[in-house]
Amino acid sequence: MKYLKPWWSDGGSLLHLTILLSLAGLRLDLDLYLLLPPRTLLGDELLLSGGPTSPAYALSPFPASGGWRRAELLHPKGRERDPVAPPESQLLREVRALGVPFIPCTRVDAWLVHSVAAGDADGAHALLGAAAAASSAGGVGAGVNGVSQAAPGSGGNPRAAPSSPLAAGEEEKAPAEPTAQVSDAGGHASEENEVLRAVDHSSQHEENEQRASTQREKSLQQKNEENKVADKPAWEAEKTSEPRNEIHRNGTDTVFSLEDLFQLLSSQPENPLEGISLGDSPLPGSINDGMNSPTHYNGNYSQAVSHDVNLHEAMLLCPDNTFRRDPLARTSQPQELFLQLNSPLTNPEQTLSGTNLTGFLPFDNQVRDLTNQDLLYDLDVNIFDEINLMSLATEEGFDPMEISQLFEEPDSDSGLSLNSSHNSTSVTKSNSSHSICEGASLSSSESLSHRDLEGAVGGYYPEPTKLCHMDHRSDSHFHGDFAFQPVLHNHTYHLQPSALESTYESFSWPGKSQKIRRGYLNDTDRNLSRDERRAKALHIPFSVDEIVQMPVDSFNSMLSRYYLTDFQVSLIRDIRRRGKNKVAAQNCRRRKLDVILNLEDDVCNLQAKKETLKRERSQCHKAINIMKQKLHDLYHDVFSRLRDDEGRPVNPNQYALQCSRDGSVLIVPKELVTPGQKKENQKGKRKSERRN
DNA sequence: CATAGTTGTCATCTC
DNA sequence: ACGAGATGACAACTA
Repeated sequence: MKYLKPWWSDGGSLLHLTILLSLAGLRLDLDLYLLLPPRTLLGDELLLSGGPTSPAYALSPFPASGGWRRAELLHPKGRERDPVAPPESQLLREVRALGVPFIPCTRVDAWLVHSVAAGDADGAHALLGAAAAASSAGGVGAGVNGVSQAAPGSGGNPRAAPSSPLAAGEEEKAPAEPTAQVSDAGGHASEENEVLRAVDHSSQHEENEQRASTQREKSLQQKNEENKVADKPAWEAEKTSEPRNEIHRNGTDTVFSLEDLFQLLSSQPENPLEGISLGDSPLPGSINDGMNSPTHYNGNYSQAVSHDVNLHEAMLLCPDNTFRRDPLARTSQPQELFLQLNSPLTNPEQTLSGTNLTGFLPFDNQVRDLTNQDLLYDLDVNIFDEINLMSLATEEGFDPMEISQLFEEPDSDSGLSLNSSHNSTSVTKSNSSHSICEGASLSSSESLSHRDLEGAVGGYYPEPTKLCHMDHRSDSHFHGDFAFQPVLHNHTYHLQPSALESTYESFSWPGKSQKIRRGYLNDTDRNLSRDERRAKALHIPFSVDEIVQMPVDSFNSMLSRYYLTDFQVSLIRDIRRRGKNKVAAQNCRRRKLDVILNLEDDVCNLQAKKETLKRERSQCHKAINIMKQKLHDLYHDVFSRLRDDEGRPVNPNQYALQCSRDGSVLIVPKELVTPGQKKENQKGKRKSERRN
């Protein structure tokens, strides 16, 4: 697993690089935070998110001293956030729910590197280095500047401290905050750590913190000693023989507390970059070691970052751990790579040597919170492309400079539209893409419809990379036209891990059980339909519903209007076809059911009618029988009154009554009555009866 | 575990 | 000829 992505805090001033390492079973989270000038802080709270396996932290400025005084473990599960809601917003809510007093930190100008090793019980947090820089045109606002009680040696104005932050490192390490219980557990903080202790500014608290810090330092040193003798991965063991000038290495076997970091933050002078050096840093021992030695932080963070990225490569691409970086190359490109990673500014001094990072991020107001989990989902695929390029280009002979050049090329043929040269804010180019584009997406949110932003498959926002793909056409286009065009992405998307996963499950397991496939899906994807996952995998910026329900004309125009790969077009058409067919099948079944129901109704109606007819027939039969009986009775009554010439009764068995046409009634022997005559007699009877 | 119902999908047909 | 809809058949899933 690897990712490298900037992360913007709620205030938009916290640039976050998160690099997750997983090498030889050791999982290392390297979180690089860049705290930006005050004006970039839109919010009053500043949070540091932990890595995917590490808890989240909150930074609270110490108003009395003007420095960072607290590193709070917010919640061990702080990263388990609503994947939809802005992660840090939820973090803020958690913080508020916990009642942690957050002090507005609007005067922060510092940057720090926080390396957290986590992932197993032995994981160690490493505080690699930090420095606070002044803001407000190089100065520090009243919120965080001033004498930091944590760094009493820094004097009344830590910003007035030596230009090198290491000068502060020479000073006695500030007493640690006892509330900072974040590091020594390797991210596995105890439950009691979930509840943050409120910021305590009392001197008694300071003393307690100092004592706790001292004890912790001792324990850390002891632990580091143990770690040194412990078995290490081959890559790490090999590095152990190298000069200990690499953040990541330090991060793996060093335990630091965040409060140490904040002590450092509070005590560091203006230019953190100058002071921060990891070269020959005895970080494994304690941050104090590094602080006490001006040379301990002579390295640079960029190196650390690049190193971590390289480690990713080593892990992902060289599982046998045969991948080794050239330490010389590693050390020979100190801050250049940092520039490449952290800013494409053409003027390195503007970003590094200058203490004021204001303007470092022109889109500082265009922020979007991303958690590390988001990184897993939303990681700019360019990162992987870049890293893949790195790996392809380097193999055994990894050259960071070459890689950095890859990052530098905005119009690389690698398909990466890094666009870093067009923007002054980026960490890596891919990161810059994310940063800028995310910011742009937010800044353009008013112009963008929700449909565009949220209607996409899987609730994805338009991929920032896509925006940047568009961006490299022209900045004006990016800043201007973007707001008026719902989607101006380059939809030549690349697959990212989740995408690859989804794609794999979508296209490689056509006959597999969905249960099996879903086993590879996360909770979010699990709720998505297959097409939604597919669309998500290919970063198709249209929702499945849109694709399916869109009118034909709109659909065709959409396909022609946007630059889509054949794969995407094919998928979109398949999605539409399947969606249409699904609806058609549903309608068909509905109609079939309707037909069945109608037929059933007809059957019922016919059966009822049949019963009615049966009853009518029965009634008719009864009436007929009654009539017959009456006729029979009348017949015999008539014969009983008839007499022959001799006055004897007439036998009705021998004679029959016959009506003539003139109405007269004759008594005729039955043998003389022909059938025809009988009928005529019957007719005559009727006529006579009518006459009568 | 068996079974029936539901749903999605594909192939094919019809309009 | 082409596309959209309709429908039978099948498989996967679910209760």
